[in-house]
Amino acid sequence: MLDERRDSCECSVIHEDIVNMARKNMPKEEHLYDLAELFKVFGDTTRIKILYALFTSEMCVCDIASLINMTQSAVSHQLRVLKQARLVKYRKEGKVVYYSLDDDHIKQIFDQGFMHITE
Amino acid sequence: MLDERRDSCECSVIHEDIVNMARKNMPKEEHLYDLAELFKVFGDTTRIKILYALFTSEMCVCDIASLINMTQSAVSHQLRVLKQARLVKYRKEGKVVYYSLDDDHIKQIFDQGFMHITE
DNA sequence: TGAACATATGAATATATATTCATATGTTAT
DNA sequence: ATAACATATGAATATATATTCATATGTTCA
Repeated sequence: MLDERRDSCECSVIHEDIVNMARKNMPKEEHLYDLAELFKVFGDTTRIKILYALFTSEMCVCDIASLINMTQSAVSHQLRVLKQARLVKYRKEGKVVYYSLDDDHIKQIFDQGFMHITE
Repeated sequence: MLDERRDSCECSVIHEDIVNMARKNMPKEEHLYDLAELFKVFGDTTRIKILYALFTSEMCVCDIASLINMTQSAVSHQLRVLKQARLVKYRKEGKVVYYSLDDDHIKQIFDQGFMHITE
């Protein structure tokens, strides 16, 4: 009997045809990584709250901080993460910085997520 | 001039009307927490790969481990996380355990995520 | 010019979690 | 009964990251 053991898997392939098909359907490693990074950004209550706030309207850092009851610093740090993920954009008006959503898919992703947790 | 400073926010509310409106639209704390927990589960490459594998077909632990080139133990640990999040279910057939998807929204969430990262 | 203010940011700390390793559990076949 | 095997799991380690604290940057207004 063939020994299909691999380096990092101490058990053998049982259904080779299915594994091969799944391998074909698997997106590129790079895309999978980017997708995980995106969801990682959504995987934090503070950032979720910030994004929900921005569903209502563009908002400055102070207002967001007051709304979700977090320090200005914590909010600013998280806005940076959201900015890097291209989920929010900003505009400056004097010393006030207004943040707003930079993606149309967020709401739909959240809605789908809600369908899972409330079903 | 009013001092609107709060415990955990060292700056004042600038646009009270918008903050109030955003507060009304904000989902329950509990839901926001659950939503973040759900996305946290998606925020890991190994789990993303497992879920993509299961888009093709139900699959046993060994096959998944071989496919994504991870140890049986690591896969089993992550399957537990996915199970706890009610994203996968399983059936036993002798000593082999077959895992499959337990949610219809996952694919749509992933597709929306792809639209963000590839746009 | 300088005080007040909105925001950003680096460093440190605390906490969560992914993987590994060793081993346990439970099933099949001889 | 026992060997072989598929899977599960507890503990330990390593790593990522959220928040805090102190402070820097840049703007407005008196």
